[in-house]
Amino acid sequence: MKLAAWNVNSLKARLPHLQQWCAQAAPDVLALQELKLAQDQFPEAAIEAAGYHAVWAGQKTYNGVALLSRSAISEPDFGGELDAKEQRRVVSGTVAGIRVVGVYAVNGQAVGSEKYRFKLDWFARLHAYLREQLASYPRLVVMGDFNVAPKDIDVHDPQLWHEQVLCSTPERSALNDLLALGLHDSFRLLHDTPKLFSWWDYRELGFRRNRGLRIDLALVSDALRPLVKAAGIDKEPRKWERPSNHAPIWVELQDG
DNA sequence: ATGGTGGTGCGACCA
Repeated sequence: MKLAAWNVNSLKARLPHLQQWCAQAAPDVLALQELKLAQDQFPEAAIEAAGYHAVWAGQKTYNGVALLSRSAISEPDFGGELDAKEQRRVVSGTVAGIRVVGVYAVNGQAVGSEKYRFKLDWFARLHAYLREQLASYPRLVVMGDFNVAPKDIDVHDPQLWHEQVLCSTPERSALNDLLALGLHDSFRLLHDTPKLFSWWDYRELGFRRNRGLRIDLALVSDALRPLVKAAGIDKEPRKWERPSNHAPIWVELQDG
């Protein structure tokens, strides 16, 4: 089973890329972030035509998340407490015996800002939510845009980013608290290569200069860890015309 | 080259 996550930065703007990528990468499950469209604006027919069931939490202009799956999605959930302040950032569902949680973490703007404090608070609530989810569903994947680069190896220039937002110690601690629940960064189970990123700023020729961060992650629970057989980041769509600023990431699990 | 972006939605905010 191939599971993927992609921050599309507007589903309306990126629908052609989504269709193209699904056709060639053929993920069984795909979590989308930053839909940037209202609940009733979701392109349900196009997603269905591409061969996917979907559940989603839409929001006009900002945020918004979806979970797409080749097979049926049961027990959908939208994060409860995490939807405070009406920001739609979490979508969960069960697919073929695996619980999948798609997340779009708060960006945080700048260390010390009001949005940064909200980010840390949001991660604390995500921690509580994932603890509950794990108790009910030991076979769990949490994937999406975490807006945190776990370690310096995930940063193009650690000096430049030192204690900056997306890389600061409190943010990394919040991410480590999630991992301490019994979750594992699937990419790092298999790769220790530096300079492999999932996001590059549109500004300052970020992609061309490979000035990026690895902030999009697929975390697998203890129960699923032995089943991880491959994981990666697909940079191709970032090269297409009018791309998202994020690349899709994926993890492949053995059946069983 | 001392500048270089993009989405939403029409000015300003967000990333």
